[in-house]
Amino acid sequence: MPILDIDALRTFVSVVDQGSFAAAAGRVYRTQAAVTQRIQRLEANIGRPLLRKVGRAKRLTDDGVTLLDYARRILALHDEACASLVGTKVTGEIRLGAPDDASETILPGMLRRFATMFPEVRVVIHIARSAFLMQSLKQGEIDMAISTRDDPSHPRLRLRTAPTFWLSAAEFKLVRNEPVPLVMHDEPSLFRSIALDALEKAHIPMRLTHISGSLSGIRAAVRAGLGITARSIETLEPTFRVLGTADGLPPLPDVSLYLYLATLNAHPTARQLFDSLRDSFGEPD
DNA sequence: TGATGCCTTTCAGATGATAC
DNA sequence: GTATCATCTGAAAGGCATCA
Repeated sequence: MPILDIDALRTFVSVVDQGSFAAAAGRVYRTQAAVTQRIQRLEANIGRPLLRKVGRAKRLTDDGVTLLDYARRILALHDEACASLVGTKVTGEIRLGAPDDASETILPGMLRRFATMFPEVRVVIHIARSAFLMQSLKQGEIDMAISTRDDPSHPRLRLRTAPTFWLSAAEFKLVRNEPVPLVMHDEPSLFRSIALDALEKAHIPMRLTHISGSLSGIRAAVRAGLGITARSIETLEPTFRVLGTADGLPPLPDVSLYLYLATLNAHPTARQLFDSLRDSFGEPD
């Protein structure tokens, strides 16, 4: 049975997260050649390919997808163990902002991680849209924010990058040659911009049938079969389905989720927490 | 279509850890 | 102290995408 090396797993996860060996090399403080060799050794150790070439890019094989899930959990547990042994005691209260989508997906895992690493820190959670969270962050109203906004002016670390999908109710059918009915957030909204931009570039007519200020409102309208929306895969429900090019819709770009630290009035506890997370996630970008 | 740049892979040599 | 092994770096070569 192969024994998985922590450094090799971290390199593997970095390659997947960064999308290239060169970028991953910077994350793991090794040269590009060393990253190639680590991945090759990992694949040789397991006896199966984890990545396959698609042009210049890399794609995960089925085994790669399986290992990635385990690798993330192994690394998280490893980092928690290290933090616990190092024993840096962090106390206090931090105000953490998160968008609707993240509150149901990435946030629970992050809160669990916070609680394990820093059991004495009290977290006050603010749920709001990414754009509004960034405003609150700028004004020092919250200490940290999970956001899809790309704002390099604040210290940040990338939590993950995920594809964006067209989603509709299972029974919903797009009518060819008629404007695509859209269910979207009101402005400002990254997913709205992405969707409208993609449709415009593809010269596909559309109409905004329902606009909501909340994710639950969008879900309700999509569930009712009133239109389609563009969101990350976490928004997918059992009663939804994913639409794509076969339905005449253009592909959508990936969206990154960042954790930001306020530059104004950030509580020292938040800074400690952010630094600890940065150490376990890698350098901010 | 060729030039260019970026990225990955391969190779040779260096270095450090371990076993004897 | 020496041999062996694992892993690293840096250089070179080749593949692929982009652009004029």
